[in-house]
Amino acid sequence: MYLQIKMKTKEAIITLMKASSCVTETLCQALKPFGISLQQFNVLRILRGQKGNAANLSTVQERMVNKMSNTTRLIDKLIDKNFVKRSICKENRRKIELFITEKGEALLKAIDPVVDECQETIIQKLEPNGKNNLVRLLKQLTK
Amino acid sequence: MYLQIKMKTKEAIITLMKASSCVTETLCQALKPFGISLQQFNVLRILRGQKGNAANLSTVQERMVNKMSNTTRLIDKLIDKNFVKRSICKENRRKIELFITEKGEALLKAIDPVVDECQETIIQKLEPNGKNNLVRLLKQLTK
DNA sequence: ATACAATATTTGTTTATACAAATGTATAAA
DNA sequence: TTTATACATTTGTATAAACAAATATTGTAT
Repeated sequence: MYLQIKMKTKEAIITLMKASSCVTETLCQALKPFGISLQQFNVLRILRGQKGNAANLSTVQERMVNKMSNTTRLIDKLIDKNFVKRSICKENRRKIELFITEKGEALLKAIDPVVDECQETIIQKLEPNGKNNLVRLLKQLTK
Repeated sequence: MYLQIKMKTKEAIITLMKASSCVTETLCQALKPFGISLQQFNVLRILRGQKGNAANLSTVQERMVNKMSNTTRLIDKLIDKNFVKRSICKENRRKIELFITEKGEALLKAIDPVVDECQETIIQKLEPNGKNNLVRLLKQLTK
């Protein structure tokens, strides 16, 4: 009785991991031709979301899906490729200001339809109204 | 209209990633005191599931949650710690046979209650019958 | 037998990640 | 004004991952 509840719990956890791993895998493959990692792509999208306003490193970190310990070096790579610009905040010289460049915007514009279609393909597999139910349930897990 | 459908799709994907990342993070923390990674833990559980029978490397790879390119070195680490034994298959010398050791079984016995509780805590946050619905929906994504 | 392809695992190398400690800057207290 | 504390980011280092190429073994066709 208790054992069965436990088993359902295990199944739920493992199914979640597998689904996420499967989606990540698919997205990474889709991004490969663009020479950018999923993490880098997400950071670029965060910067685009700023609509011209600067984002601090700490802000980016907070909004990342996978909080990682070394966002500096991840952004270094985006700067090397000229997708991101970095400058020191004048009001508080401890902070840095991050912007997406035009080249970065152009890259996202090229990637968007590919990723969008990829995501649609994945989510289409859900039963009718599955999307809303899934979102509701998943959100319960993270609070 | 179409835009809204797209947004829901994006939300579903991001929510899935976040939930999974959150669960992984929690599990990794729980495993830390035991000096073993989540991947290593999963491999150990696969080997325990063999109930004395050998598992080949390729079998282990197939069953892993995150298919990774280098299971050899992951298992090397488990062997270094004496949690796993490796030998060459006599029938087919290309294959290797993997077994969990007694020390490995003992480790899992110590870890099990910790991870179980951890998983229960996570899943308890779901609405009534959420567990079954979540599993059903997530499974739709991976096929 | 001999050569060739298929299978199973390992190794080399490059890149990414985690974690702790270090650096530089701002704020507050003595 | 010095000292201490908090904050924001960076760097050092050890470990892990991705990917391709290499090795070893088996099966199969000539």
